[in-house]
Amino acid sequence: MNDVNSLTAVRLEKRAALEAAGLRPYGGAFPVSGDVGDVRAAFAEGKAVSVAGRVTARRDMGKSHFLDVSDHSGRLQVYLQDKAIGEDGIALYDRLDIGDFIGVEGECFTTKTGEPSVKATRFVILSKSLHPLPEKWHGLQDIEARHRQRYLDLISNEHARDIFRKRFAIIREIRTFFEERGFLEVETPMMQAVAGGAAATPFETHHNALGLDLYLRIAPELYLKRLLVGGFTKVFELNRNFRNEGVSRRHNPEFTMLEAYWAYADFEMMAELVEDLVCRVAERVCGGLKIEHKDAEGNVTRVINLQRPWRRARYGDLVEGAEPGWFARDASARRTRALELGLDISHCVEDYEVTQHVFEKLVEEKTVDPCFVTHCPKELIPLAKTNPDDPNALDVFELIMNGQEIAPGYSELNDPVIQRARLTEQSGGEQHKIDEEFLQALEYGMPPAGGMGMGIDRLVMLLTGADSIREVILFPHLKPRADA
RNA sequence: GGGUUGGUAGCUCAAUGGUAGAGCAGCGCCCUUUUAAGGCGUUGGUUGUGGGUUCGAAUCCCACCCGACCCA
Repeated sequence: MNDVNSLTAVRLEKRAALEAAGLRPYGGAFPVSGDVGDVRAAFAEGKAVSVAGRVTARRDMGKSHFLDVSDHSGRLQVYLQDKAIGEDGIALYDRLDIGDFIGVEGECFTTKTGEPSVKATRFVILSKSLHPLPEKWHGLQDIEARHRQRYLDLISNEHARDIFRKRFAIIREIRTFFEERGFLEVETPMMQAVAGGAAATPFETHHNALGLDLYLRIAPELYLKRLLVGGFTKVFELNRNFRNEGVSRRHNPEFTMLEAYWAYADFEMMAELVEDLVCRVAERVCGGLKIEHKDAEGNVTRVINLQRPWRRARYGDLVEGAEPGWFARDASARRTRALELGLDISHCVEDYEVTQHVFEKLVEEKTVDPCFVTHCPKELIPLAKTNPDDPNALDVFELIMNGQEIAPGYSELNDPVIQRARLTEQSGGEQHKIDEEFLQALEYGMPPAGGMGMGIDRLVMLLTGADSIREVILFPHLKPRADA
């Protein structure tokens, strides 16, 4: 312990005093009637209960004492009377601090102010806290501390608890949804010899015994398709991907991705599936299809309407709608116009990249309600089928909403000859970036299939109104502190 | 990576070049139904780190560390 200040020193002394008095400061098993919220919900005057939790407030009135005992599920008041808890109880109470875990046995009663309480007949300490908790009224405000010490955030900020409860409820609903439709949840390698399935910089690692460089996966796609080759018809994977890129409000190096593949389906069936999925999750977890985002003062800043049917629009029409005459210009006129619009296209080399920039800034970022964008340019996506009627377009959708890309879906490319040509083109001559074993699998024959992916962190942001990905990841990546 | 901005007591925040403060928490005392309980008293600081300017720096300048926002 490198930050023994006077507050910690006082608590260490109390810890030692409890031990000296034979009161084990770190306790043992303590059977409870339920979590604090359960006990509160099942409150009945005079009922005997047993409850445990962290002391989050204390109010002394001479020889009677009120404690708030809390856990994730809520808060319950405990009433201690010196004459009822005995000498051991008084000795313990004198050395009790806010932050300690205690266990209480007693009976339910209501105070004259109407507060449901437990009048203790016995109380014990279960864990001595050596640090003071964040301030009781304002909670923990410092964003850096909230992320580095998430446990303190969870103790003191109900809003943080609520976001993570929703996050894991959303994930549970997604699993239920797919299982009900006959999809098999599978696990495929996180460490891959070739990091395929997306265009992103991977993390590198090394297997000592095999003398083999490996990459953390940037996507599970190429392995899930091998499973379609192997005869599975509906599979999904819901787990972590890793991308060695910058961190931002929307990016964390590790993030949670859903991918699902459905044999004999196509991108339009996948779009229906995504609509079903998101609406179901919203109804079950958020209580409806209108999602309100609020600022710190509680004012509604944005409403996302998930009412079906969701809009479907062609990529080209959306660009043209945002910037009329766009496609009538030639490539150099498009660059000029993009600059006039105030867009920074200095990193855009190809013409389609300039158009994509216009799409992102003028369409995607302004789209709040869900919209399936179809007929996307083929340069953007090497793993999807081209449209049989329009060789320049792909049978894909990009679902955009809340100003972000949330989920792509494809009619998966299953022609091994075309797939090899596309991947070769995309690799820019770097042959080692091509997953030959995936191509070999395709050559055995993969059924036509629809596929989809969804960034779960972004979905959770959308459904909870969080404005940063760090608010929906329990332990987001931060640089280590030298003095920590 | 660039621009803007922030880091002060355990926590929440003041202090714009002139003695570093308040509330909560803590410590001591009073109080047997309180709700941010109350009353009286009181402790607590390497102002992110390191340099510089100045009679004097939390405050101005430079570098670095760690965040936040915007851009890439």
